[in-house]
Amino acid sequence: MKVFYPIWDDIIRFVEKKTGYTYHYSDLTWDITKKEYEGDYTLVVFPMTRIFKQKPDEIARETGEFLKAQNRFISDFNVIGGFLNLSLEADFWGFALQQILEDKQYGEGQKKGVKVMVEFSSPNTNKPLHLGHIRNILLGWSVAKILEKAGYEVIKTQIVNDRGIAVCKSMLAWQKFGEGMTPESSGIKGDHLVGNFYVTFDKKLMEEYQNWQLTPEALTVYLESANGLDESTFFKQYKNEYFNRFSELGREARQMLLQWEQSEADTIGLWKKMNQWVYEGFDVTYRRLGVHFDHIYYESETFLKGKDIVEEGLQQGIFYREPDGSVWVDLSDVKMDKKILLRSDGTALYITQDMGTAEIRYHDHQTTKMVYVVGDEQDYHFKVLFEVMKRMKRPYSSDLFHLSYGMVDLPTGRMKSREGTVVDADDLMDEVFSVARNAALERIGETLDSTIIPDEEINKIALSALKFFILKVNPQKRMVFNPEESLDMQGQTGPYIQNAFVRIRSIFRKVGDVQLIDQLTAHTTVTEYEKQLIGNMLAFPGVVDQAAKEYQPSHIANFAYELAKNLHKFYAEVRIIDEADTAIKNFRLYLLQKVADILQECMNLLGIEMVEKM
RNA sequence: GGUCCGGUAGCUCAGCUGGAUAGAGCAACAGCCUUCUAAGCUGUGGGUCACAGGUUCGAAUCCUGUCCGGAUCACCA
Repeated sequence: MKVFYPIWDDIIRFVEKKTGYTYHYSDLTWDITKKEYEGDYTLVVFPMTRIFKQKPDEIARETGEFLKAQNRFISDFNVIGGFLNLSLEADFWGFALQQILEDKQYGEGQKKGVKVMVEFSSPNTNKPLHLGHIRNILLGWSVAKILEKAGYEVIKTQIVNDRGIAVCKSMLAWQKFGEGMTPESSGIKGDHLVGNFYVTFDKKLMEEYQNWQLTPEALTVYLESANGLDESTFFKQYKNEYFNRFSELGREARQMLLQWEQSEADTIGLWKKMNQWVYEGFDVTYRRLGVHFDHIYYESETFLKGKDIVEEGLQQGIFYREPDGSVWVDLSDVKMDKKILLRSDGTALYITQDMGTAEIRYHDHQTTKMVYVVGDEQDYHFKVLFEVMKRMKRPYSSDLFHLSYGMVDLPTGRMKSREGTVVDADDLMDEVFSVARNAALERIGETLDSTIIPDEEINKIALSALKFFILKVNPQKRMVFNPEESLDMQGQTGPYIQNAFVRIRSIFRKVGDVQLIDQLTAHTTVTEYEKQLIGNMLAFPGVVDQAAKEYQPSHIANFAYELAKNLHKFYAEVRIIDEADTAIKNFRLYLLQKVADILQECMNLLGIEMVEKM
């Protein structure tokens, strides 16, 4: 808001002169004047009453008089209650626009000289990506972009959970029932194929379990430990226990995990083969979403590293060992519990691994700042992790942030894999595409073919609807995703913003390039619509800054919508190409040019591409 | 039960470092395309900001309590 500094400086000067207090910019409360009142910007003087020891309207009047006399941009003022409404000189808007145009890096933050690592997506290799991952991925990507814009150097990463019992289940099911099936032979995308075998495993396990329930062994177990529960309830709860104690499939899966940990060649071979299928599948999904990563970490490579830190913490007396050999940290002095960090058999846990991963990342990239995009069900986990790293006095421990986000619900409630209500990422993108294509058909008529709007462009429109719908919501909140209603292309949506951009581009296709004139301030009959747009653009750097500080893409999304809305209003009411007055026409063209730039930049920060036509 | 998060229009959401009469979109209804792309614009109706106290000149916003929804409190991840 560089252009306002002269005005603020004068206010600060006035405060000092009247009261002797030294004010700072941040002490001033000000806002855009509400439509109902006369003026452009409003200073709220209530906070100043304490040091002025005068009535609010007196302070406002005196400040107004001072500004009007001293500052060349203040043309007039009025006072209502404790609000000082300032009207700006007509040439202020040209001046402001000029400032914005001349700043080639407008909206960009000062280089911070700090590297930040943003972790997002972080899938398991036994299932394809779903709607929940999409929220995660979009948030992560966007936050990374925003942080870059704000002046950080960003490294985008994911940690892939490529090991463990779940992965072995898919492998085992493929081995037993797959009959050598591959993505090529079946025509099924690799991640889906592996996911199918995960489901197969569970199905076979259930069959086995149900048969077992009829055996005398099951009856004995039931009689011994049912505690008065009826049979069906008991066996529902007993499934896990059954898997660990009686199941043949369970035994085989654990056996496979053991072989994997012992690096048994055949098992490793199968594991590599199937994981490769999954990665190829993920790549397709990521590419379609328009995201990529700078460095991918695999749990199979990092899960043991945390043990060293545990050992170090033990030696320093920060952790303690129980008689059974397990290692704990006591966080009760900061209102958390005792937390186990290492199993009694010495094997690593989730948190052990996360400690190790953080350490490895720091050594790889010297990032002193890390952002973890992970669902809010893990809030406690990260509180503990961050506290532990702090006690270990890690150089990066003061700047760890868990970007926690709420679940994505369906209108029918939570997505449940057992009930088959999980919305698959690839299916969802197919669906948005067809909605966007139908909308385009309806709009343009039956003549639509790929020469008018290529599928690639339709896809950009489709993705913009999906991405904007998800990113406009505050991450902290759970959100409801209605597959039909959420794919709207009208109103507060991505395509609405693309459309604003398209309209500007269309104008420039007609007028060609504009030659820069340096008399923007000569245009003094600026309309309300133009003031709105310039006012929006003046706020842009602050919005980027806030979005970066709060890790909230929703601020960018809402800002972009406001700007697009004001553009549409402007477009409906004001002529551009056939404006006779060249100064006015040029002014409007410059304005539009910059609006288009900023709209595009905002969408870029959200991971959304613009289209030229729609 | 302890801790954390959420509760704003019929629906989906802004606004939350306290500021004027709480905003958008969708849905409903009524207008606007011989003029730069109508995926647009204009208008109408729609609210005890979950509830009750408190702090303040001023509270959707801050504090306390209650209710509702969710998460978490595993030698799971």
